[in-house]
Amino acid sequence: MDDALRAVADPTRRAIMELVRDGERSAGDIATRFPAMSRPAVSQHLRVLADAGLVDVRRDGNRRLYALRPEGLDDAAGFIERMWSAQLRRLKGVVEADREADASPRR
Amino acid sequence: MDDALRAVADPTRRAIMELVRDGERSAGDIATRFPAMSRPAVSQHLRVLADAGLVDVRRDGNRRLYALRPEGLDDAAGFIERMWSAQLRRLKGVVEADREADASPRR
DNA sequence: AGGCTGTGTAAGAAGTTGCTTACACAGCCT
DNA sequence: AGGCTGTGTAAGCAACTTCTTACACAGCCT
Repeated sequence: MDDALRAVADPTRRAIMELVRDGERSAGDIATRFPAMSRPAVSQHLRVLADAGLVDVRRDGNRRLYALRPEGLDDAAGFIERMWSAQLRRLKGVVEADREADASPRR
Repeated sequence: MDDALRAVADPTRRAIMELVRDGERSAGDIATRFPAMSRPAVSQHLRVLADAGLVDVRRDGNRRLYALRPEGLDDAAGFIERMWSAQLRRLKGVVEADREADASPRR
């Protein structure tokens, strides 16, 4: 989880993920979408994403094709869900207390 | 989103979030759970979390009580969901193509 | 008032990240 | 074979993080 969350913390990397979200893209193609940044910088981001398991890489002759690998986000999603779960439990408790309050004191 | 994701990228901060997940805790109480780290370090993490909107702070006399604020994770959750959505669309396409393949060529 | 308790802030050191330029090198094409 | 194309890696630098210690200061208690 740690690697994935650290990887996703960077806005450029998130942008790359959005780019390869709906299909493979070559490294060069991706790099051209970041005209403000050098190509090696993008390449390094791609490596971080691959190491974190957030993208898949495939060699195709000369090129390397990257594609999103959303399962890499599972642990992160689990964390977020865990954070919500307690809140929901509490909310549920409030609702039930409220229901009781509605039901009983009416005498 | 950026602040929240950056904040969550740190394992100590995630641990703090888990700590305050099911109820308020004072800064000092939280700090004692990290014996390997100085109290100011924890205080700084708490500030990052508060700035990112991931925890609520409330003063109670001397102390400050922190509680989880899971809505702070909404944008992050949205991002993860967005990453999955394309994959699911694709999967859906596959399933439908498969169903057609099952239905038609049978003559 | 004066001292303790609880907590944040300041300053600075050490490590990490994110970039850049320069280089390496595999694969395609003629 | 030789050159172009596509891409990763190395080295180094500036900026940012994450600690630590030292300090500040409000609120409680006697």
